Amino acid sequence: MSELPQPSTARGEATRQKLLAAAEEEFGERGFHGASVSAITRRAGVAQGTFYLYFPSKEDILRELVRYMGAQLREALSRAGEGLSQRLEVERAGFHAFMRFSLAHKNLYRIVMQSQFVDEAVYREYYRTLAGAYASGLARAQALGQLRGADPETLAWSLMGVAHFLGLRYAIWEDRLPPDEVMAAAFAFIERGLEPQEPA
Amino acid sequence: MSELPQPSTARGEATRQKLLAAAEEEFGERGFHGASVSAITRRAGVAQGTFYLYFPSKEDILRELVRYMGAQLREALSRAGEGLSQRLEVERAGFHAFMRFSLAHKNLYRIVMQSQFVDEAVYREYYRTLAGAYASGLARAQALGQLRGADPETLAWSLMGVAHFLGLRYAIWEDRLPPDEVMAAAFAFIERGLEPQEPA
Amino acid sequence: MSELPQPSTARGEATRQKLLAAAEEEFGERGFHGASVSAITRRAGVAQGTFYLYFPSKEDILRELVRYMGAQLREALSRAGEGLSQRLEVERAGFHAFMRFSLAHKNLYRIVMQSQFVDEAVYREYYRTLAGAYASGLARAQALGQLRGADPETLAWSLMGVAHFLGLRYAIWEDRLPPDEVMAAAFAFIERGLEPQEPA
Amino acid sequence: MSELPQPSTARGEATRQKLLAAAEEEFGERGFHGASVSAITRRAGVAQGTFYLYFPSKEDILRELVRYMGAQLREALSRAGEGLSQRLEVERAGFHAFMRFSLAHKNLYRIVMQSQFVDEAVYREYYRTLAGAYASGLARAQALGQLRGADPETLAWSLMGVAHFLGLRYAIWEDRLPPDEVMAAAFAFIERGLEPQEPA
DNA sequence: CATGAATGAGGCTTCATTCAT
DNA sequence: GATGAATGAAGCCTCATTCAT
Repeated sequence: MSELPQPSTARGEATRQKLLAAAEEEFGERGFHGASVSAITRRAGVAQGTFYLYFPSKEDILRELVRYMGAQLREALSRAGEGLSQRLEVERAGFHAFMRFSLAHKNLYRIVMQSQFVDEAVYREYYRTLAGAYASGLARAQALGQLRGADPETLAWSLMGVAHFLGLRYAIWEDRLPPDEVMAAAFAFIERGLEPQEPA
Repeated sequence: MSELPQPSTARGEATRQKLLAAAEEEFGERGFHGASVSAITRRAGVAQGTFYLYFPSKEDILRELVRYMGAQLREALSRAGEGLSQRLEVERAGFHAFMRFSLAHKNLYRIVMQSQFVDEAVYREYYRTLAGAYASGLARAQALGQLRGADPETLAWSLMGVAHFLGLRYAIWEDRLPPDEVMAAAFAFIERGLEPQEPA
Repeated sequence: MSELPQPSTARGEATRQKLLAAAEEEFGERGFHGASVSAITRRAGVAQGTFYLYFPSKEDILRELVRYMGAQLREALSRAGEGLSQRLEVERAGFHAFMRFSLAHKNLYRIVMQSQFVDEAVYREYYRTLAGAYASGLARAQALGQLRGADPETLAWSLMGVAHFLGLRYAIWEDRLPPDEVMAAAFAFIERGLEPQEPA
Repeated sequence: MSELPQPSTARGEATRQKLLAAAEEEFGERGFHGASVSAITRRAGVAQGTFYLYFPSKEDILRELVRYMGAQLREALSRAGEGLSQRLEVERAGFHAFMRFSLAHKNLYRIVMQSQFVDEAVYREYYRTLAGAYASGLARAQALGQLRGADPETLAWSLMGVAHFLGLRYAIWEDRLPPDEVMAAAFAFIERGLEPQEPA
């Protein structure tokens, strides 16, 4: 959809990846405004001008990173739920996967947060896409009678909120997975909120 | 605790307030980095130098605003729960109050989000303080048997997460209160998650 | 018509003048693109940022200079014709004044030429205004029977062309007034072209 | 005389021509500084590096274009006068030819103007050569008694000025030939200025 | 003959902050 | 208490040119 300059050679593609990796670290450590394009290229080991061979602007590389992270997260979550037939088990697995993901991608997490003030559209897109996928999973489970019949959109946003705040508090701030008791307490809360009136 | 210059006259206090109000709007509309001190002073109707008579730096006025918003929000929430004896009613009232507050203070909401990348300490302090107050309210209710006996800290963060995301989605992005069905669905979820096993 | 930042103090006005003078020299010597804002401010003896207190951009100071030169030239020309009752005498005086002006303002001459590629509108405005004033002078003289009855607009542009090229050739390129023979030859040509069929 | 690399193959010559044509358009549309080498090569449909196979620098291609235009114009003018025995008729034909040429080569016109600020030498050479050819034509006619006996150099520059300004005003700015009345008025002026005292 | 990735200097502009009045 | 001119560092981006393939 976007018209980013596209390298045509393998060497170009490698440079592009180095830039993306360098930007992820710089943005993560110093924030979007604190990171300079020159620091990014220095870290990537290329000249300043090279940056603009691959990205039209500093904002564009951020957007790219946000989209990339969204795709990664959705993939991690869907992988976590593979082969599970009970939705509550999918939820539990998803929560754990989310925490591991947050811990492993603290930089990208911060990048998503930052995008809010750089290009609100990608930020919204990030959450909307996530919520959409989430809600449709919930709706399917409701159809099977595995969950209570509440509005799946609302449930999706609520659950994202819970996961987000717990991830922030532990993975991002304290650099560790939430302790087991926390996960247990949170999940008990969620489970009760989701399960059908008459347990299956 | 604060090292800020304190105006001694009423005129000074008025100028200070004008600056705070102007900063709130500029930060809210353009973001911390997008807002310039000169735009703030222009909006406040004072000269550029005047800014530094009241705030040591641009970051400081942000911190002040974040603290101010935290206090306002906590007050709004505590007022919303006054006179209610059942905790679930307090929760419900708190949720509604939070949504109204978010809608009425969109700028301040954004300012809090921004503070994350300017001075992470105030940002954490904001949520820690809120969570602390929230958790102790929940703990009191648990002691009275009005809620399930789960870790109140974890519940507090989870509930903040739900409220935050719903507020973001509706109040901040769509500039309106969440529709009644959404509030109902969310609250049903919460209520089930919180209520004691054997209803009191 | 334009919204240039306006200094409110005498000190500010002085700085603005220093910048204008420095820009005139830099543009004249190195051309618009060869001149850097930093060279201008260095020459003016102020910091780089000061430039933008007075001019929104490098292009704006060029525009200002072009307009200034237009006004100066028109004034010089009108002064040269003061008190002369015969139009051909006015023409002769104007031609000499133009040459002296070009010689004295070589920088500004080049600036006008440059403006063509920076903001064609000011450039056109410069010549249109000049031509308009010139043509109305010619028309008045025609009404008095002092000149032939040809389209004054066309005559004005033609005469500007003659003056311009002679000014370029001598004043700008050779840094001197055109030799007397040249002025005489040129003026004989013009005179014959302008004078009424039956001499008054 | 020229130090430019000379292509030896037909394919090379074709590439060179594509570059020249592309540069003409880019310089004409965006100006010398606004046009980038990469835009030129893009328009020519070749890789960036290819440019430097044919031209040592961006300035060189401009010079080439200026010289080319000079030759074209002189040729157009001389062709216009072919077979005419009266100099005033040659002049008239030349004026019309000049206007047609300007209209058909607006880009090249602008390129010549630009060269003034890139390499003044070619620019002067352009006009000196033109003026030289022009003056010698006038001198020949004077020897035949077809024109007044004024300094032919001066007449040449004056006439170039008239043509230039009328061309600028109509062909370049308004993208059309000067209206007939304008041509008539201008030519009447010129004719009177040139013709011998006692018509031959 | 041609490619296109890479370079790195350099330019314009913004902006938080200082300071003389 | 207030002003507003001045500062100068720093950032984003462009572009002519080079070079390995």
